[in-house]
Amino acid sequence: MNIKEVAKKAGVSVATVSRVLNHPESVAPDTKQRILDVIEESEYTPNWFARGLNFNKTDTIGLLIPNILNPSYMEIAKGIEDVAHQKNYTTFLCNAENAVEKERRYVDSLIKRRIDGFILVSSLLENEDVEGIKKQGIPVVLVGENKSDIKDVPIVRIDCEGASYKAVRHLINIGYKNIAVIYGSTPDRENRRKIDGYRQALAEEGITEREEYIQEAINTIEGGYIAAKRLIDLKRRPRAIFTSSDLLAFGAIDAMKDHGIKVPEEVAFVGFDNIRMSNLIDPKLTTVEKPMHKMGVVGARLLFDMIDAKGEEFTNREILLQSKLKIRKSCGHRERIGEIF
Amino acid sequence: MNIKEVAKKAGVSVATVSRVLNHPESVAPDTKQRILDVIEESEYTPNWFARGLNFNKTDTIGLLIPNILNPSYMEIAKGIEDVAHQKNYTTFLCNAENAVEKERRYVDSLIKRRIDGFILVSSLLENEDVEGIKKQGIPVVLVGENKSDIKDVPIVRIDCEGASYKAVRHLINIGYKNIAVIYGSTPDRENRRKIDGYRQALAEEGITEREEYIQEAINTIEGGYIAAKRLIDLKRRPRAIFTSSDLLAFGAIDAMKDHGIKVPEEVAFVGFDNIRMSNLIDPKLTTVEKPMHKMGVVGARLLFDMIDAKGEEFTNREILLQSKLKIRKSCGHRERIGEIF
DNA sequence: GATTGGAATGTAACTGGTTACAAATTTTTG
DNA sequence: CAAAAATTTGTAACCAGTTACATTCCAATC
Repeated sequence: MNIKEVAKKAGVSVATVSRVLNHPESVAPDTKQRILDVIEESEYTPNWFARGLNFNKTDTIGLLIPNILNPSYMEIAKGIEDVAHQKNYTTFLCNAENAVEKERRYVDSLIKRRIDGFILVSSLLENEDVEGIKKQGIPVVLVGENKSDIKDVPIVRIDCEGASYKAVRHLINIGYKNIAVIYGSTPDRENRRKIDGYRQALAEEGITEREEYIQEAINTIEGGYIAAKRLIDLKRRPRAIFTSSDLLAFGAIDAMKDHGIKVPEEVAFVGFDNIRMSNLIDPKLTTVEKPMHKMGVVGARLLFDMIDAKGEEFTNREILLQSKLKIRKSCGHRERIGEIF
Repeated sequence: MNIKEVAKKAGVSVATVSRVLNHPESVAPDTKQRILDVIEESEYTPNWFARGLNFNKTDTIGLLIPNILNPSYMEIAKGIEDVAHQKNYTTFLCNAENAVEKERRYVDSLIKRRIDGFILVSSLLENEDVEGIKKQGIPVVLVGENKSDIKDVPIVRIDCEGASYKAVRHLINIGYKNIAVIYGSTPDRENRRKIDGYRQALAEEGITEREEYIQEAINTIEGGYIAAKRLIDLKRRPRAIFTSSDLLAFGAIDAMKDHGIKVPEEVAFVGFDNIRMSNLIDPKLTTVEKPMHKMGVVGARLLFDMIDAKGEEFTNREILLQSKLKIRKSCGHRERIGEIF
């Protein structure tokens, strides 16, 4: 069933049918009704390709996510989708599986499909990859920290440095001094910022940092477990551990339990992410609550501004979102400042 | 940059350029090379719409998921995507948010976009909705239990009844008798099957079931917490609880802890799903491990068989996948049969 | 009654490709 | 060397819409 058949059935030309669909005000009321009846009856849907060929627009945006099994990322996705849905756009959600090659493959595939805009979440892409997208005239927004330095593209991200500073500062405030950090190895920038925040908090108190207290780990539960074991084996064991993710904290806490070390009595913990489970493990985890959904919403709004405004300039925008420290049991309650652990 | 410009630059007709892209063997080697060079240099990508207009094929499948924040569903999605990727297809992942209207909206949107096939995961759609998809000539596969009885559509699902039977059977085997069940309220069929499995196991041992031991709950951690409180308040408190999801178990275990009831010493638990966290909470949760990824893979393979075979008949196929019981600490170790709790 | 203007509709060019068929060129064969 | 066959390339119709421009029709104005 195509427009010609509809036109024939209604006894009009294809132009009139097309007009009913695109500029209904320019068609006489009775003609319009007759055509709408035929359309209804014959269940006609305009061919997507023919339409696209004329408008060169898909009402679709592409969304690259590092890992769809990670609910934190999916919260961003949901924020983006909420906005897209409102705007009557559809979202192409792609699972990059933390692999640049997969990201590149998806980017090519999405450009081919003529999507109207790109949102890259915590991307591993290089500057030149993103250049390639922009050269096609497709607006791009970065959400979350990305691996490389990407020029002239707006970005929405969390103030990780500030959040880490606040987290470690909290540990210091309640009396801890020997504070270690376990940080995930990708993407680098984000973790560097977290370490910076950690260092800044220590430095501010004149606490000299110890290299063996700064442990890199694969960002998984297992990674946290392994890194924690290294900390356990130290002569001078830390009394508090800040981890760059909740997953790492879970693994690390698990390691403590396996070695008979009590949390938070012997080692305090502060995580990062506030994933659902952090409120359910024993002890409940003090952690940084990130505004993931909001990040998606803000990123999507920015993208649609770019799509609507066409040629206009948003390139150097950088939006920093603040996060809150969610205080629970894992960091103990030792409020007496001055007592040194 | 379109095919005409490429043709002009290479000094050939558009037909030859098109052939280089679609039937390269039919073009003379040196002409082909010249054209490929021009394509490379000018970064030409064939227009997706024009191409689609001819082939009427998008190499895209649509995937409806009830909730993208639930990693179990995302494992199915990943299984599907793995297969699709291999086949050089792209996947449209849609988040239905457990709402029929949203599902319907996505179905319309995807049909409009001329996707080549549909996979509905735990769908809420009615039979007539699916009829509508089939009438458009688009192959459909159901993955996981769906709400209504949908006729003449192949389905891949887990043998929930068998799995629940095995789970409760295990509790009975290690000596429990007062066994309650907390089940989530959607989608109904799946939970009915789980209850059936539970009942079957009890009946087989001649244990009379008590209505107050069968608790419905919203399938969330909070829902489990609330349902567990109802069980705690009973005169005759159950000694073991089987939950239709791990989330429910987490909430229920949390409730126990809050009321000073020890798990598994006073109440044993068996969950369902084996989500990542079930191995990390205290005590580690005994649970049913579902082959989610496999379900996706099998469903996708089935869909591609249908796409490739076109008119052929797969309609009445029903594939049942078996799951395993993952035994951990939450159900205790009381092996002496005969000791009645 | 002729002229003008506006609304409704139709004709045909255009979007950017694919491909059947025709034509030109090259290679093989008698 | 011509004829036949095979290879390579071009012409133009086609996919299913949109829309600029042309045309028709009818009422309002002079």
